[in-house]
Amino acid sequence: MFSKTTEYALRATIYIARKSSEEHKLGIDEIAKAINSPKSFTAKILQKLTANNGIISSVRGPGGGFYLSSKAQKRPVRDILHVMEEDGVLGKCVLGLKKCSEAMPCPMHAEYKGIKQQLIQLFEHTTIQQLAHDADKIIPSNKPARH
Amino acid sequence: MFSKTTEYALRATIYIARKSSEEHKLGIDEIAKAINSPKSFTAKILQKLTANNGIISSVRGPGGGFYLSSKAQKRPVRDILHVMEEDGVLGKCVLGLKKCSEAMPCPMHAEYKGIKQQLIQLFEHTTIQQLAHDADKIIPSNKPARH
DNA sequence: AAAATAAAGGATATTTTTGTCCTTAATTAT
DNA sequence: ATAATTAAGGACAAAAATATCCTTTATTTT
Repeated sequence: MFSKTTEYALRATIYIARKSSEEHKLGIDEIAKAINSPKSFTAKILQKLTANNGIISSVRGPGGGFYLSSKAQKRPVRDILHVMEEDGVLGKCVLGLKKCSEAMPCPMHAEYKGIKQQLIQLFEHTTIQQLAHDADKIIPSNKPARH
Repeated sequence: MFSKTTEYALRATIYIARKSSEEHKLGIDEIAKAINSPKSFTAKILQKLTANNGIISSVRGPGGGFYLSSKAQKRPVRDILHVMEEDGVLGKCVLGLKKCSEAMPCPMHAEYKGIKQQLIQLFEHTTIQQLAHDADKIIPSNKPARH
C-alpha cells in the first residue's frame, strides 16, 4: 500500500509517540532498532517529519533526540502521509487512471468506492495518540506514568 | 496501491475482456494506446499474463493478437494480481511489519482489519467479466453482439 | 517458397526508491 | 574554552521499477 519510506515514517512516529516526552527524548539509534529500519535512512525520514515545525520535534546535543509534543500527538495519522507526500494513494484510482470520478469512472470505481472512503476516513479520524495508546494496551511501553 | 506494472496488467486485461473474442483478437498497438501505457512495457506484461496457459490467450502472425477465453473471463480479478506477484499487498500489514497478526498486532491492525478483509473479498469475488460488463454499461465497447 | 505480420524474448537504458557514509551545526557537560 | 554528544545535511551507492530497442519465432498470405 505505502512505500517503505512511509512505512518507516509511520512506525517511527508511533514509536516516538509511545516512548517519548519532552523530558525523555529518543535517539535515532534506539528508534531505528525498535522499528527495524535502516538507521541513516530513518534519520532522513525523521528530518523530513521534523522540518518547519512538523510533526516530530527534535533537539541536538547531549540529552537531545526526538519527541512528540502533546499537540502533535493529537494530529491525524494522515498528516504523516501528507508530509511524506503519499496521502495521494488514499484517494487514487485502483487502476491508476488520472481521470477517474463519478462522471468518468474506471471499471472498478463502483466496487472500490466504499473501501476508498473508509481508508480516507481511517487515516483522517485516527490520531497518532490513539494508535500509540492502542499499542500500549497490548505491549506496555516503558514510558513513565505522569502524576 | 499497486505498482504501475500491475495497474497496466489490470487495465489491459479488462480492455481485452471488453473488446476481444477468439474471432476478434487485439494487437499490442491498440491495447497500449487504449489503456495509455508504454507499448513495449505492456507487451512484457501481456507476455507474463499469457505464459503457461495464463489468463490471456495469444496467437502470433497475421490476424493474431490477444484475447480472453470465456473461461478466463470468469476468473477473479485477484488472479491477475497473483500472476503479477502482487496479491500480497492485499493482506499486507499497513505498517509493513512482517509479523502482524491477531496475536501480534501492529498499532493499526484493529483499525485496518475490516478494510483489509473487504479488499481481499473485492478482488476475490469480482470477476474480470463483471468489470468488463460494468465498463460497457457506461462506455459501450465496439464488441459485436453475439446472436 | 517468400514475404508479411504479430507476439516472444533478450539485452540494455533510464528513473525512482532505498540505503550508506561522511561532514557540519547545535547543544551540553567538563 | 574544549570535548563530547546528537541531529542536520550533502554526496554518493546500490537496488528495484519502469521503459526502450532489437532479434527471433510462429503463423498466415501471396
